[in-house]
Amino acid sequence: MDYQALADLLFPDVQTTIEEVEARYPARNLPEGAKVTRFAPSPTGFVHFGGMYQAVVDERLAHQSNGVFILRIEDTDGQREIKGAVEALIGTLADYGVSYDEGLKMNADGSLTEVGAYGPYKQSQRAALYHVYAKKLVAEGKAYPCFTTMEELEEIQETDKKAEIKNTDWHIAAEQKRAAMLAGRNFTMDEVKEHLAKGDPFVLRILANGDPEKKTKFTDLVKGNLEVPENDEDFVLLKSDGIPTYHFAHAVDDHLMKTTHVIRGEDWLPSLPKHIMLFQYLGFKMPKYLHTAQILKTDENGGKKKLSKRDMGAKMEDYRQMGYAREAVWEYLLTLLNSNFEEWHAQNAEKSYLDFPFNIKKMSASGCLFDFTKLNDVSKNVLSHMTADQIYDAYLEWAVEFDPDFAAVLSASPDKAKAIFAIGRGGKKPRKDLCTWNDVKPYMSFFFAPYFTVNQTPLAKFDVQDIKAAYDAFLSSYVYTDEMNVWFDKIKAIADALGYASDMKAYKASPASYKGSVADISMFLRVAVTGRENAPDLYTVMQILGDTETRQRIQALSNTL
RNA sequence: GGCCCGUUGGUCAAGAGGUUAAGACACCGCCCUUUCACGGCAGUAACAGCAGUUCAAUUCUGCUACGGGUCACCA
Repeated sequence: MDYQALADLLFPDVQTTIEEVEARYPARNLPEGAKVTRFAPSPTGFVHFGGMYQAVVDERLAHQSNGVFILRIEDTDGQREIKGAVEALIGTLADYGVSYDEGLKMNADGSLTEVGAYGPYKQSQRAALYHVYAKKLVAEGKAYPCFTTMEELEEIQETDKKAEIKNTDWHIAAEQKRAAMLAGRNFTMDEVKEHLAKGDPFVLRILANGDPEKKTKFTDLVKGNLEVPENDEDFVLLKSDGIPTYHFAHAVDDHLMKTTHVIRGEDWLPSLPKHIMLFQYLGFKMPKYLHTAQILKTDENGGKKKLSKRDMGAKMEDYRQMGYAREAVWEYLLTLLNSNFEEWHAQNAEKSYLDFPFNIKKMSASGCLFDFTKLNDVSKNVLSHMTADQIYDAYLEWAVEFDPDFAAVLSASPDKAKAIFAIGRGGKKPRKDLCTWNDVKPYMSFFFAPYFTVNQTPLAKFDVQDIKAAYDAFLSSYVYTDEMNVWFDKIKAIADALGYASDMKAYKASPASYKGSVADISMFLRVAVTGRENAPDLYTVMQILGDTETRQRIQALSNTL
């Protein structure tokens, strides 16, 4: 077989030489140790939590080393592509502050521009590049056309599936499939010409010469030392439409873009033998690999399952739906990413995550369970450390979409809303009432007339006369401008007058000697003013509510008793 | 079924050939407290199993078990 002739036959249009292509993508001029990484999602419409995990690793590794972070769009599967997906993807990255240096960027008007000298950054636009290398492989006898159709393969695959289900004869079906795939290996030039003349579509397959019994050592930066078998599968390089498969695109793109570190999910590990072979065949230097562990969830049966896109929390946009602040998701992500982040953050509360010394060695090799309980804890901490202004802005941004009515109420009185958000905030030990934005309304809606209702249940076990008396006494002694301790002393006085203990220690020592305690009197007031038994500091609540409103609420409840 | 990866408390995890095997979340109890939310203190709880190497192994090696992944003209 004259391979050069075959190559010319298959790729008559390819005139560009390898040298010309290589010249167009020169080595990058980067400082010693700089890493070049890339996030290469396929535009299926959303960013997966696991994808974001990888993107953050990409970003940190590149920018921490003064390297380059590339966004490459893997749109080689036209069938799965979704309109607007690229824009959505870029938007999500921007939302979470993951910045990249090369690739498609969005302009203010929503249009896309390519940035960088190593493009195009969309694989669908790189067809000509792939074909140059494909032709080279054919010319060297390392790849060949295969005219076996998808239908023929699928037929065998059916048998294959049945064998899988019955768990028998697996290898027989597999052998058949292999034979069908390999048929093209033995074609003569005339047979190829014949097919071509008929216009038969073909795929380009690699000619694998590996022996899977032979293992080679391979070092993954996350997984450590691995043993990988040699590849003996004639996998597809170019599909019948001339578009490359992931494998081929990976080799060509990462070579030309000078990627130094490939970060991808561990589900790629089984195809590593293919990639090793490809890089060898093409004479490319292999990048370093980081195969990241999978994020799992607990399934109905208590087992572990891959977090799939149907699961809540799988898509980054889910978090917005659920009302989590971006910063919270961020931080949770970082805790999963590097086991020592939490500790570092606790000690460097004021610093940006950008200052965190991200370390590959601290990445876990084993998959972890997605833990909403932990996310919630992280989220509470994050929100508790934000200022009232920050909370106000972030909440409104969310609420405008998810609770426009309440958003309108808050934005009508920003000062009041901020004062409420400021309760118990700012100190060393801030309140942690808020976990998601959904908690905001139940937490503070009672401040606003349309949402204020009274639950009288807690009052039921007390003497109505005492309650009314407490209200009367409070109303006649309350002075809005009183300091907090003066205010509380007055409440204590009311307690004493009604036979309720003003001193909690005394009350606890002999509860039977009193009708109740100052805690109960406070509760009466709290129910009247907030409508419920539990609320933030009552004094502050009254201060924010104002003299008139406070009195009205107490009087109103008193009247109904 | 073949191949690959993984396995330290319920969860996330640190750790090193010799440790009382960290810490965080969750849980439990106590303290603080006018409620709530914080905060403080203590507690329950782990090296999957079996061999081998070694004076010594949870740490190194092998096997087994279990879990996960993968086996497309999808990425």
